[in-house]
Amino acid sequence: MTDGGTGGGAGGTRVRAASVFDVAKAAGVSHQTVSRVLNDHPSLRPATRQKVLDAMRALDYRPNLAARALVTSRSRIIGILSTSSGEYGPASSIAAVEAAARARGYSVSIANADGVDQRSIDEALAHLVDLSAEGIVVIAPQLQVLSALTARSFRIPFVTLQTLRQTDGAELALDQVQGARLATAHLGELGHRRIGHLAGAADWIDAASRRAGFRAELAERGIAAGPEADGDWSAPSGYRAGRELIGRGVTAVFSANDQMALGLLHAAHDAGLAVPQDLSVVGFDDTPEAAHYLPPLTTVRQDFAEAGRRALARLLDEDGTSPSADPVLVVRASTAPPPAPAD
Amino acid sequence: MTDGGTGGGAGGTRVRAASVFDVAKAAGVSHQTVSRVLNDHPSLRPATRQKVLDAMRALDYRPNLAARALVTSRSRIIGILSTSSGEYGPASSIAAVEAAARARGYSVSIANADGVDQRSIDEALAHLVDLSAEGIVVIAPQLQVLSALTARSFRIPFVTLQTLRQTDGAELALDQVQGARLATAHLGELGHRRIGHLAGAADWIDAASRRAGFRAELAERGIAAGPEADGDWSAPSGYRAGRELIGRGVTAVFSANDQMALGLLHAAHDAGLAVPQDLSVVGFDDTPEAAHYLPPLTTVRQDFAEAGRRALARLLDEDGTSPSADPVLVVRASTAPPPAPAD
DNA sequence: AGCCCGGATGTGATCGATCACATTGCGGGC
DNA sequence: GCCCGCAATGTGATCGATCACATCCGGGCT
Repeated sequence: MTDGGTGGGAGGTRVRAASVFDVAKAAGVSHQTVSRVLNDHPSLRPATRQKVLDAMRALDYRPNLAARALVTSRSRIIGILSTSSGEYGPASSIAAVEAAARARGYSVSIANADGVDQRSIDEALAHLVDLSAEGIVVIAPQLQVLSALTARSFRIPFVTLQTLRQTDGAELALDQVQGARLATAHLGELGHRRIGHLAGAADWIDAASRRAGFRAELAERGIAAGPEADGDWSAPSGYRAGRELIGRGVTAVFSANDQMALGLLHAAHDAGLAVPQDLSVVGFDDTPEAAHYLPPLTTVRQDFAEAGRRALARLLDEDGTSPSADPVLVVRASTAPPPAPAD
Repeated sequence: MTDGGTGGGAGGTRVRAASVFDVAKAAGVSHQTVSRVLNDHPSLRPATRQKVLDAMRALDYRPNLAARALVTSRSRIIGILSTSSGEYGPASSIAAVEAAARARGYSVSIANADGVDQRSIDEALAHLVDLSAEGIVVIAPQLQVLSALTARSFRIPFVTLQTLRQTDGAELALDQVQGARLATAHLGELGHRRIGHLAGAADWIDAASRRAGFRAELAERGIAAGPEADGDWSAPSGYRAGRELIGRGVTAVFSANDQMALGLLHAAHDAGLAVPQDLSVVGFDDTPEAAHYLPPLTTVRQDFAEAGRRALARLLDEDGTSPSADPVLVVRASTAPPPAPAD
């Protein structure tokens, strides 16, 4: 086993780590004064504070967070509830939340619900509750997660990622809708009239938002509703659903994420269609790989890290900053006017 | 702000959650008996245990982990030290570690070192120490991380992912080397004699292992050492370094991961080279997308989730199981014999 | 019958921090 | 010269669990 040092019997008999009392004794003050130093109490003579700080350093003192949590009943733990976090988006959001949390003195504990079933979601949630997490960031939210959060007597404040505001049960993910409209509008403006949609996993809020944006934009432009096929965010599902859409004779497809768009590119290639000459493709997310697909993918950029940061800020009531960054369309080489003049 | 319920004044005056004492009173036993139920003490009359369990249910009792950690001085927290965890591999390993840890009653706290610099690594590590994590899983290990772990009087046991055994400072990542050899051997057997290597980020252990495997296999086959170019694991870096390798006239490239291989495919395309006719490419990892690259990528499969599980098992001293799964080469469409007969 | 043993349960101390409240000392206003 | 008030510090209680040890009780052995 890989192990870091034994720390055997070097030195005296001390095994336990130093406590406030040890520091107090070393500094010649009371434990309470040590506590005051820890908590930046205003009325402390600078000389006293310094003595205590020196003693802390000498003893290599580290406050025991469990003891602190016990008496303050504040765990300083932020929970992250996530599903299938192998994906690029969720993973980078998690990292951003962690960084932001740590900067504010919080720890981050994760709980992955391995399945979409209510049981595993409840278990993950229960785990965070047991930790007495002070807040929960829900990454990659599915509808079931939301119902679990709102149902039961659930006391812990939470935020869901990429979601602006909760209006009594109705989650509005405005920027997702906007992004989808942007992508669809781009295809419309290129002259496409038969535009398909490759949707994300059925019960995901983001999938619903992007689909809604797609439909709304088509409707506003007076373009007939296009065929839709359901994927599960993965490239293989994009390949499968992409074949279906291609079979239905679309000239362009808006894919709900980049991975599925990749599968779609593959399917198009296998079907003998050239992208973008025969088929235009727009993705969503702008993963780091999207610029290197063949052809490089036109997609909607989404800043997952920023979303994570904003989510945490909102959770900790540091609201009031910029409402949300507008999504941006990144035009690359996977989109072009349709092959035949639009009918 | 998205918020889950206020929990205002519904019911009595109770605000604090139920403790062992509350449960004890409700069940008509002592707090110690409640504690015994919690800890599965053998000498407990079934009837008594049941009474206590009923009381727990009635009061919706949840043990306070901070209190428990305080007295037992066991935090039941596993720390994860990671860098740039937006990548597919690290992210899926984290998820696997979390699942395995939770199944054993542990929580998982993450700490991302945002940079490669020693400071940010130390900070992340210090954070896990403050949490009094009982063990640390190092994901995506860089050399600096290892030195930080072995240096200082570091008492917390740790394991590094995809690393089999630590023999006094020398980390051996056998399966990584094996995988790289596998990939290189495949190219050699196809008849390639000018094989390049697209290496991962310089200070990563995995990058070193794969490079070592590449060189070792070439040497064993009596093939001249091929050109090597350094990337940073990302697709853009693969594009850049790939151009360089192409310029140096290789007929095949072994890329240290799939994302860089994608960049390489892109570079080859831009250079007018057909893959695999003019250039063969082998990746590493077998990300879910690799099967849908154009052409589908030949790569070395690596089970990140299994690696995460094994790492945790090792950390918790459940050693002795299967030493490690051998890496598997997945042959797809990005490799073929070299264009001209090998000289 | 008396004794001892161990199963079943209770009592008080403890972990390491903060909180609530008490105490000291010094300076200024009247 | 006295007293008030506030800055600076100390004392004891507390959070909610486990640990160490004490107690009670019934049954088998001699």
